[in-house]
Amino acid sequence: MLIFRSTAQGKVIIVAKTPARKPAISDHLAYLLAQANREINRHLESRLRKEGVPVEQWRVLMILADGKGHSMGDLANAVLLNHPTLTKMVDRMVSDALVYRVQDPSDRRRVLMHLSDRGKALAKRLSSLAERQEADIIQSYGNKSTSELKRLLESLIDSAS
Amino acid sequence: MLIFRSTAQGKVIIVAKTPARKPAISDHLAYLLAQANREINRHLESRLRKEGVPVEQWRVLMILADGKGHSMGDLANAVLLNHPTLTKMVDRMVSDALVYRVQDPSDRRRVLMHLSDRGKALAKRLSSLAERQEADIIQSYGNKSTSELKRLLESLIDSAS
DNA sequence: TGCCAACAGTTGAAAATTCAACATTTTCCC
DNA sequence: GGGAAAATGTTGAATTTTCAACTGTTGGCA
Repeated sequence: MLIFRSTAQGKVIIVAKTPARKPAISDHLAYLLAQANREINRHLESRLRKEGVPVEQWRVLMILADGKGHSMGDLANAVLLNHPTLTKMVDRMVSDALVYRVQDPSDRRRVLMHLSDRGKALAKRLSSLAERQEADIIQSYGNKSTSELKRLLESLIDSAS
Repeated sequence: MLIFRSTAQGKVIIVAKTPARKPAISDHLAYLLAQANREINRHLESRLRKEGVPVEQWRVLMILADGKGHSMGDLANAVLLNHPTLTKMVDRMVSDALVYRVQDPSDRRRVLMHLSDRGKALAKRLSSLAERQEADIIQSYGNKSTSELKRLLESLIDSAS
C-alpha cells in the first residue's frame, strides 16, 4: 500500500510504502520458531520414545549429567520449565528412581538434584540417541546451515533475555 | 580427549582427538530452538496479555483472519496443536464469541471455522500488538540477522517435515 | 448397490501444567 | 540482635493437554 501527501506546490508524493500483502502469521519470527521447534521436537521425541522418556526429562538428565548437583531453580531455568511443573516432574523421576534430592547444607531452603546410577545409565543411552538425531539434522540440513542457525539462535537468545 | 597408540619403535602418537568437552545440551539444535522459542514467546505473551489472549489463540485468530473458513484439521496444523486440543480451545473461543463453526456443505464430516465480528476486531488489535513486537525484535537483534534467521528457519522447517 | 477402510472431528478419563497461596530459610538493614 | 522483605521450593485446586476410543461421513471398489 502506498501512502501519499500533497506538497505546497500541489504535487503528490509518496511518503510511505507498506508491504503489498497484509502480514501473514508465517512472517512472524515467533511463529517460525514455534514451527521449527515443534518439527525438531517431534523428531527428537520419536527417537527418545525407544526409552519412553519425554523431551523435558531428557533435558533434566542431560543437565544433571555433569554430576554437580543443581538446585531446583537452576534446573527449572535450564530445562525451560516453571517451578511447580519441575517439582512435579522431579517427583515422577524420583518415583522412577532416576534422580534424588539432597538438601543443600549451606542453604537449607535449597535442594540439590542428583542422578542415581539408574539415571546415569539412562542419561548415557539417551545421549547417544540425541547425538544421532543431531547427526541426522546435519546430514539433511547441511553442516554450514546448521552451525549458522545455531550461531544466530544463540545471539537471539542473549539479545532477548 | 586424546587417544594414543605406541608405535613399533616405542614412540607414542596421537591417533584421535575427540572434542575437548563432552557434548553439552546447549550444543543441540533442539535445545537452542526450544530456548529461543520460549524467550520470544515470553515477550509475545506479555504483549498479548493486554488483551488476555494466549499465544495459541492469537495464532487461531491470525489464520482465520483471511476470512476463508478453515477446517479443524487445517487449523490444527497451522496453529501447531493436535486435534483434541484444538477442539477444546475452539470450544472456549466459541464461548467467548470469537469464532463459530459451520458445517462444510460439500463434506459433512468437516467443519469450517470463521471469525465473528468480535473475533475480527480482536484479531485486528492483536495483529498490531504482534507487529510491534516483531519491530522490537528487529530493532534489538538487527534487520539482517532477523531475516537471515527467518530464512534458515524456513528451510529447516521444510527439510524436517 | 453395498460393504469396508479411511477420514474428520469430538468426547471422556487420565495426566500434566499452571496459578495462587503457603512454609521455611536467609538476607538485609535499622 | 530483631523484624521485615526476599528467596527457595512445595502444595492443592483449577485449567489445559493428551490419549484412546468413539460417531458420523465419505470414497473406493467388488
